Amino acid sequence: MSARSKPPCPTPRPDARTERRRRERPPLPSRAPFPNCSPVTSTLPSAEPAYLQGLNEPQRQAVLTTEGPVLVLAGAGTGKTAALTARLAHLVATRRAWPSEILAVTFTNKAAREMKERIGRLLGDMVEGMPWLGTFHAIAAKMLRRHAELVGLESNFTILDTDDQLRLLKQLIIAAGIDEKRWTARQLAGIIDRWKNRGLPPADIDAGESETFADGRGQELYRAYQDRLRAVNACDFGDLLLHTLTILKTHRDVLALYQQRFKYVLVDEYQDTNSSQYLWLRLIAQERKNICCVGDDDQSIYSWRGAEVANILRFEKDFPGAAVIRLEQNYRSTPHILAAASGLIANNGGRLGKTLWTDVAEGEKIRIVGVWDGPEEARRIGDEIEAIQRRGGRLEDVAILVRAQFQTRELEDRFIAIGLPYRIVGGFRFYERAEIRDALAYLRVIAQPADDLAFERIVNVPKRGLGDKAVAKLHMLARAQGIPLTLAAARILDTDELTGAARRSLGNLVGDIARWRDRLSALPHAELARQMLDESGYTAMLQADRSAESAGRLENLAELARAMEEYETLPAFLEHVSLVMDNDADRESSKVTIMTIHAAKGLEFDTVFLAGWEEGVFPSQRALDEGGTASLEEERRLAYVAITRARRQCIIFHAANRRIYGQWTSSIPSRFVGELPPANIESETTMSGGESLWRAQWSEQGDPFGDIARGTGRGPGWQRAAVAGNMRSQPGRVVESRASAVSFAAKPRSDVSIGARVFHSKFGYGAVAEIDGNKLEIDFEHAGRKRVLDSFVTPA
DNA sequence: AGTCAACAAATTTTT
DNA sequence: TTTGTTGACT
Repeated sequence: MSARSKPPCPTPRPDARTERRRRERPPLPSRAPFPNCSPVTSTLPSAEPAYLQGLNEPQRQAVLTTEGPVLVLAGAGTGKTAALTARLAHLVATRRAWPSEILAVTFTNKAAREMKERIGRLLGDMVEGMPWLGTFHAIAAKMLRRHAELVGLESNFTILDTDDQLRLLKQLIIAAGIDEKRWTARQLAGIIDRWKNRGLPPADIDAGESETFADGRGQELYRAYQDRLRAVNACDFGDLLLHTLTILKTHRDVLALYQQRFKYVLVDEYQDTNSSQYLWLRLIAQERKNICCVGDDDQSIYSWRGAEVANILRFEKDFPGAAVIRLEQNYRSTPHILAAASGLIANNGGRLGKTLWTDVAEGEKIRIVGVWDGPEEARRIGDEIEAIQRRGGRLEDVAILVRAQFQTRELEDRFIAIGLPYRIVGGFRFYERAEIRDALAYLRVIAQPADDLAFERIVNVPKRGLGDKAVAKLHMLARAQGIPLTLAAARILDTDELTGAARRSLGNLVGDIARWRDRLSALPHAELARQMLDESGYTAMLQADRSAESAGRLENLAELARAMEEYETLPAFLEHVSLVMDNDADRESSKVTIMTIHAAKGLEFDTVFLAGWEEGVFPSQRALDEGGTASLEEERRLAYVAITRARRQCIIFHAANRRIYGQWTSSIPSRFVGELPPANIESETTMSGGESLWRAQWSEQGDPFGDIARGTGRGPGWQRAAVAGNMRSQPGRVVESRASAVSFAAKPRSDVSIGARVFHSKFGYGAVAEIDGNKLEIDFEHAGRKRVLDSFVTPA
């Protein structure tokens, strides 16, 4: 618990948690009696149950208002999770429901895990008996496995990820004779996903909707896709919800079953629910109406993923008589930070409205720093962080938040150069890496005979000389006989379709698969996985690969096998992988965190740097060009989320020039900067000459880069933004910068050349692969290829 | 069948 | 700028 916050700090410090995530354990056959906390209405009336201690009044209401619909509007940092957990504990402790009679849904595994941990602390081992606490998808999958046959699936269906999904869609597009460059699989995936988010099965797609893809063939392809999924006994993420919804709608008995079972329903992050989740919840809750939704309309940042803010806005209409409880006391940030965030978000319309307050001491104003260009921004942030370190601050309490991933590169370059430990959150997850997905495909092939997609993935990995031609033949046979590819592979060997090398290696593969399937029952599956990787030649393939990454890949595979050991069965492991994929990023060592604002939701840091607050970057160009007010407001909510991550200090940067996709572009400060209340901010600029000159940079005449930026293929949006730029305020006080900031190109040094062996204090020894001015590309013996500044290496 | 060069595209991404 | 994908070539 943070020592800084006022007494009851209900929000944990996620970044401080270093304990390793608990793996799932086999459920305890615990017939343990009731928890070790006393019910509210106990024989000792004065003894307040532990779970209520330290909660403020509205939080208590959120816990104690158990009957009927409840909407809890929980602003950023107001102790939402504490209240939610206490509510669960209360329901159980007062015997209103058994743990198994409560449905509690979250969006992320992280949230689910956190809730499990916290409730475990309150209730002891009873959590093992909370089978229905989980993400929407995990719970839907669980229900679906019980009733799979009602939608034409078997209960051991595979859950496809985006990769498989795209490959399948691409096949279908080509099969339909559609130009797959004009109409890409990615687009179609997006459209289908949106339909599924809205709860629409193929039959419900009307002509207008269908029009969105390939001149009206959207519906046809959607249907073909669903048929194909069913044929390979698979689901995508959207299906988990959509199928469950279909079952609940068409089978009254099943619906009644769940309506009976779930005496209480609890929903976290309600502002992020999409229509199909909403319909699903409404069906289940409509009988007893004991539904409690917790959310914050100001933190709705996933509408592009189908989330409907409208769901939270109309809660009171859907559930008449709903109690609305506002959590407004903030335990996280200083008044300046809160006021700035509130002032900003006030520019949005259609809000439910909240007034966050805090009783912590004043603190510092938000600083707005204007710099010349991206590299200078990175340099300044690096300097500031080093200053924090010198003051005794800890790196894990610092985060740099960006709008988009591409902004991380400059920061990374700089941090490497000055040797500042950092960690980038997001990007590739463990289970999305190619080698892991390959290994999983091998496992799927043996565990799920109908999984054609897995077979296709591994049939020629490692290279076996089984190319498109051979696979096409397999497909033909499989389609003709209506059998899975693995079976078709076995049968085709009885024919003369394949000859020579192809025939031989397919024969080997078929033999291997049969052998592996046999061993499945005899061997621990982790051991089997290791054998498969060896015998298939996959390990050998990586060993032969001398690129910088291959060693890491082999390690990843070893880690995968190790992870498997923690699961009872192979299917259990595969389920975990598809639904609970998360990366155990190393939180151990002290590092600053670089991540997108989206990824930062729900986290908090002492000091937060917000980089790239420029029109076109944040708000993003896309949001400006399309989507109108709605998407601009979403960007603003994003800005709100960003600011409210900060506990003590928030520093916002904007640069006058930035290189985007290799093009230098001049930019003006984000409109969001101008929307911050002047009283809560302090502006400074590193441009010599002060604000007037700074402002001159925004106009085309004064912009030395103007001619470069002009007509370089940036969309009209850039010019529009430049004209419409409404830096409407004279922000607070202007502090002249002491250091001149304009960057001059450093002279490249002459004592290193390509091929030279050099030493870097962080990455060790390596060979220079490329020289770009004063930047070097170096193949390090252990760290792989990195870009570093030449001044940080010494000839070895 | 596999490799290399030319070419386009390029937010955010809880599951 | 980088990344991934495609199409021609060996």
